[in-house]
Amino acid sequence: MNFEGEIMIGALLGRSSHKLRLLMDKVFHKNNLDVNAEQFIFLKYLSFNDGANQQELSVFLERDKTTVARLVSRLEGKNLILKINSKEDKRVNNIYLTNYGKQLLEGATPFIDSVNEVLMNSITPQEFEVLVSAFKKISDEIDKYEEKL
Amino acid sequence: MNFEGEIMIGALLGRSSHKLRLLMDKVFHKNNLDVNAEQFIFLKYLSFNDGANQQELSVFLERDKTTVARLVSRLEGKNLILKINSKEDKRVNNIYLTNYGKQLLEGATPFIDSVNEVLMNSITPQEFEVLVSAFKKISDEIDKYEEKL
DNA sequence: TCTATAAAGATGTATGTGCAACTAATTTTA
DNA sequence: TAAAATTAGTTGCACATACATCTTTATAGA
Repeated sequence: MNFEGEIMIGALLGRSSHKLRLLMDKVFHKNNLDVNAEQFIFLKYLSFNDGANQQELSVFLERDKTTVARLVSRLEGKNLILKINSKEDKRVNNIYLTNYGKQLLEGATPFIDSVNEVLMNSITPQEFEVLVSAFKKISDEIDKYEEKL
Repeated sequence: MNFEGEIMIGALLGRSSHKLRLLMDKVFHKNNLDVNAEQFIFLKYLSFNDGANQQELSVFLERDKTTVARLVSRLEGKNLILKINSKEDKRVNNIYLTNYGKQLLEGATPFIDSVNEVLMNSITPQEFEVLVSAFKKISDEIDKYEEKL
């Protein structure tokens, strides 16, 4: 957003992020993959951390635990994951990929890798370095601001 | 997201963007401003383009026209805007800020300016330049990718 | 050990979001 | 000018999202 010459950094961030999410959703849809961006990232994380609980997923995905709980319900309903109540701590649910989930992930991953590769190739390594460090600074600044509230 | 050393640019974008939106929402909430980030940006745009129609808002906000239609309904319900069917083209609704809407915007703007200022001060002007140009490249690349689908 | 606190999830409610399909109105074109 | 195509907006539907609040279970402290 640019009002009276002033550029709002949040608008820049929001737009690119939103556009990319839509692109991912479209890529999945066009290739008949019954999954969306959020679900893909969720499953992808699980593939590296099978058995993670909802709390861990909430922290990783940076989403409220209620959002995760509902995502779990939907993915469970699609038979992509299994939710198993822990024997050690009955409060905890451990989440596991089903074979079907693994299969879907395998099919979907190349498309997302392709998108990521194209984006990475659109900027220079130097620009990427700046992006990463700037994102970190901005993120830290948001955390600090939040603490002061 | 960082899986096996590979950094996904989309995850970087998504996280910062999401965090910032949450921060804005919290800032509004803590200051008893009955508005959220989306609504604020909508109203802010209107303040510079009073009488804009939903199509224009949809393009500017980069949101589906259904999203805009529902946002209009909610803001109208809160008496922040007026929706007036155009006499020239009966398909069109022109959207106007009410006095109450202007008032709310005036109260909320300083808080968002403050957030924006803090973020801008957290990175150097050079970094900001790189951010802007990299966002542009990424955004263009997404458009190109979408065309190929 | 009992109680107070904390932690993990689930539920109610409200908003944001997009796609598909629809209606109504306008414009283009044959 | 009448039919076809386009445009603006709405509605049905599904999913994403968070906050407040609640229940259940576990842990810490008196």
